[in-house]
This record gives sequence, C-alpha cells and structure tokens, in this order.
Amino acid sequence: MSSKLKIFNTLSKEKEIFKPSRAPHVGLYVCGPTVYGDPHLGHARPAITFDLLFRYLQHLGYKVRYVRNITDVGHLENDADDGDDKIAQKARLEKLEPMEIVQYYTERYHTYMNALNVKSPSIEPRASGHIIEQLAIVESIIDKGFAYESNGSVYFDVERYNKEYNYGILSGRVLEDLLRSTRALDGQSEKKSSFDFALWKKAAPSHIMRWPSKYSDGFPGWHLECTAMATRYLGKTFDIHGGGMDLLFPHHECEIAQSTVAHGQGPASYWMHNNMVTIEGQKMGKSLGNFITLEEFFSGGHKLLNKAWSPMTIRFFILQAHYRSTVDFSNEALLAAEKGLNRLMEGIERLNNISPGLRNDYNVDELELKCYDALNDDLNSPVLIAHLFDAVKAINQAYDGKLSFSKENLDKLRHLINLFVFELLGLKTINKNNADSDVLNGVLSLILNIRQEAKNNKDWVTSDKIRIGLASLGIEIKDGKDGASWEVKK
RNA sequence: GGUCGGUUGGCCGAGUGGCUAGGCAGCGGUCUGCAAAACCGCGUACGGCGGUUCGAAUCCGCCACCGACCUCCA
Repeated sequence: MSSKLKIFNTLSKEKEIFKPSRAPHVGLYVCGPTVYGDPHLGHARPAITFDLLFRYLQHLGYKVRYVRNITDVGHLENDADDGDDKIAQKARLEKLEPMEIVQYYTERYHTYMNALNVKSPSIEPRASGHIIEQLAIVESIIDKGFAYESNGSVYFDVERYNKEYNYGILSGRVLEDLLRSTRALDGQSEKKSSFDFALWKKAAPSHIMRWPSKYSDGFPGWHLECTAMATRYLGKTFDIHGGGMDLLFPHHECEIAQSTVAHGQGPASYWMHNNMVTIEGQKMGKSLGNFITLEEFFSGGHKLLNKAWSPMTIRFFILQAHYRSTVDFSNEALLAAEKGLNRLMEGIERLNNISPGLRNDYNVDELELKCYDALNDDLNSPVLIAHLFDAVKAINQAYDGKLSFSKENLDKLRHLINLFVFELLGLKTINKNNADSDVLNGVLSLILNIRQEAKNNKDWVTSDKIRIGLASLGIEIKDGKDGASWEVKK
C-alpha cells in the first residue's frame, strides 16, 4: 500500500507524498456545483480532475469515500444583508418551487457528468438535507466565542479568529492587508468587520427557502455547508479536500476557520485545487457570461463552436493539460484533441489485431514504470498521455511489421493500455452511431465486396460511384493493404 | 493597489541545469487506378535584459506583458 503518489498540497505549496491517515481508507471531499444553471465546461474540469484521482486511488488499493456535495441553498449572489440566494432567485424567475430548480439542474448535472464518464462519488449530499448539522456547528462556534448573533443572523468573527489562529493559512492572505485595501460595502451594518462571513442568515420576508432556528427563520451560510457535510460523512478530519482554485479564497479559507474553531483543526491534510478553463485567455465563468454549457459542446449549438464536440473529446482535451495549469478553450485546440484521441483509439484497436512475434523489440515494463511515474507525479495526465502515444507508435510499427512483440509482452501491453486508457483516464471507445449493427455490417460488407470486384475489373466508374455514394451518406471507406474498411463519420 | 501564478516552435501543451515530451497543423515519403485513410520520416522553441555556472529555456535579479483571487463563480 505504500504508494509513491505525490500530490501538490495547496496548504504547503509543495508536492508531498500522499499518506492517508487511516489507510487503507481515504476520505476525499470535493466542492460540488450550485445547481441553479446548466453545467458548463468549467464544471467539467474539477469533475474530471477528481475523477482521475478517485480512480487512481482506488486502483492503488485504497478504499476511497468520495463525497461531492450539491449546493442547493445558501449560495448568495453577494454577501450584503439583503443578498439573494442563487437558487431562490432562479426559482422566482421561473415561478417554480426552489426544489424543482434543484431537482432539474441536479439531474442535468448528472446527465452530463455521466456523458463525460465521470464516476459518481460515493456520497452526494445536499446542503438542505444537513441543516441540523450546520446549526450544531453554528452553536459550537458561538459557544467558543468566535461567532456572534446580529439581528437574527450569525457571523463568524474573523478578526477574533485571526488573533488566535491564522486566517490566511491556505490562501496566503493577510487579514490586515485585506482590511486595509477593502472599503466597507453598503448594507453590511450587521457585521462587525467586513470580512466576517455568515454562518446563518435570517431570511427576509420574501425569502422562500427558510428553516427555523433559535436565531431566526433563515438559512445556512455557504461556507458552513461544506464543513457540515464533510464532517458528517468523513469525520472532523479527513485526507483530501479538493475544488476549483477560485474557491480557495474565501470559501476554503473559511472552511478551515470554521473547522479549526469547531473541531480544533483544519479539516483536511491535503488541499488540491484545479485551475480554470479559459476562453481567449480569460476565465470561463458565469460572472463573465462567457461560458459554454456542456450541452452546447455536445450539440455544437453555440456561436463560438465550429461543430459539436463529443464528451470524450472534451474529457481528453482536459486531461491533456495538467490540472493545475489553465487550459485554454478554442476550436483549434479541440480539433487537435479530437484527432489525437482518434489516433490513440485506433492504435488501441489495432493492438487487438497484432500477432506476437518471436523477438521482442519493445520494453513494456519500462512503459509501465513511466506511466505510473507520470500519475504519481501529482497526476500528470499529459505526460501519461505522451507515453501512451509512444506505445501507439510502437503498435503501429508492429502493425507495419517493423517491430515485434513477444506473446508475453503483447499481453502485458494490452493489459496496460486497458488499465491506463480506460480504467484510469476514463476514456471510452467512441460510439460509432450503432455502426456495429449486424444488418449494417452485412450490407456494407456486401457493397465493399462489389466494389472490390469492380476494382479488380478496373471498373473505376463503379468503384468511385460506391465510394462517393457512401461518403454522401457519411460513411468513409478506408482502403488498406488487406481490403477496405469503413467508418461512420458524423 | 495587494497576494499568487503564468509567458515554450504555426496552434495546443509537458518538462528538465547538460541526454532537446506528446498531440494538431505543415513538409517529404510509403501505399493506392486516383484519392482519402493509414503508416514512416522531418521541425532544435522556451517573453526581454543582465547575473550565477564549464554549461540555463530550466537557478537569481530587474523589466515587459497576460491571468486568477481580493466576501457571485468549478
């Protein structure tokens, strides 16, 4: 079980060897979506990043409990006293019960994550289902003197906290600097300091999502939800907390503060943050209105998209960059990813048709080592993919008769490719539009036979007519040494 | 303004003090009736200016530009 996995810990800003505190069990918590809109490319990044981590940890033999929440309440448009809840706002807009919004977008999220072949987490709790746990933490923080009640709301006392602990331990922020450089916003009179954050908010009369508490009828603060749900399912401390880099401050910093007061220490040993997807160099996000939803990617229905991009192309595109780097969206980059993925998949298909030779010219053990090294080095998926392309090259050379695999090595390579490409990177063979139906296969095999006869008779008119005719139906003929094959092109 | 990060060949994107990922595009070739596809081969790039070093794209300094966060965001 002693793995050589190193992960970059945002807390220490260093790559550290991963040592779970209760091996073989691993607790992993990742901040999930606030379900008030369709999932976009930005949502795909953490989902895929931590899916890779989840898969790899499991492969290493860990029993992973992966918790990824659904935020269905408490995520405010802003933190002013009259800040509106994102879900409630959407519900009012569409004249729906908030939970209808939640249900709808949660299902949408699942649909698209599923398309991206992102595994379901072990537990997917909803914030609204954990009000009691959240209120218990509020009370505990008040009891310890680090939160105060104000007009029915409860706020975390950041300045008080910072006197005993370090508010900024994760983000590197210095509270004094923050306070100095920020002027007080209007309508924050309830708070002692502008950086205090809400643990519990009193609901305005018009507010539809509300729960009773001894402070007021209200709703929980966003930061508190993750602390409550993580504690409930993973305990007061657990191994890895993940999320997008944009959540680092204040969200994760606040989680640490809450947990430190309530439980005596920060929640996680390792903090992992994925970087952003950018578009023309700028973060793709709701605030800038420059996001493209996953549905739009899959259908091509967005003015910035030249065509539809399959879920696996999106997944591969994301995995081709390291998770801590920004990845810039463009049609050109996606096309490169699509073609690259195709090359990889065709190589793998070819691998099944290679016969072993007497010699062995390829060192599969070395490839295996390199692949593991790549993942162990802070989940370096782009390097892993580069090694896999080396294998594809060898496969193609073998296919060309320029290189030979021994039986043993061929089996080993097949196993290895299966492990890294399908199990760990989570790529799937591209669905060829039911192209594998027996009828279609039979018809095309007949047509290709006729074409071959025509070619044998040097009847180029007929053979070209077949080729062009099929092409117009979206079927591409590929002439090879051993006859022709076909593929349905979208 | 503060904090942090980035700047790599036509594009995307890794990485290391010397052994110069990978994908896409491009070029040349093989194959083919022609084409397509496929395969093979080819590209010596690391923002600028200094410094350290036998040697730096990789370390240090300065400058320029870009981005993220600074109580909405994956």
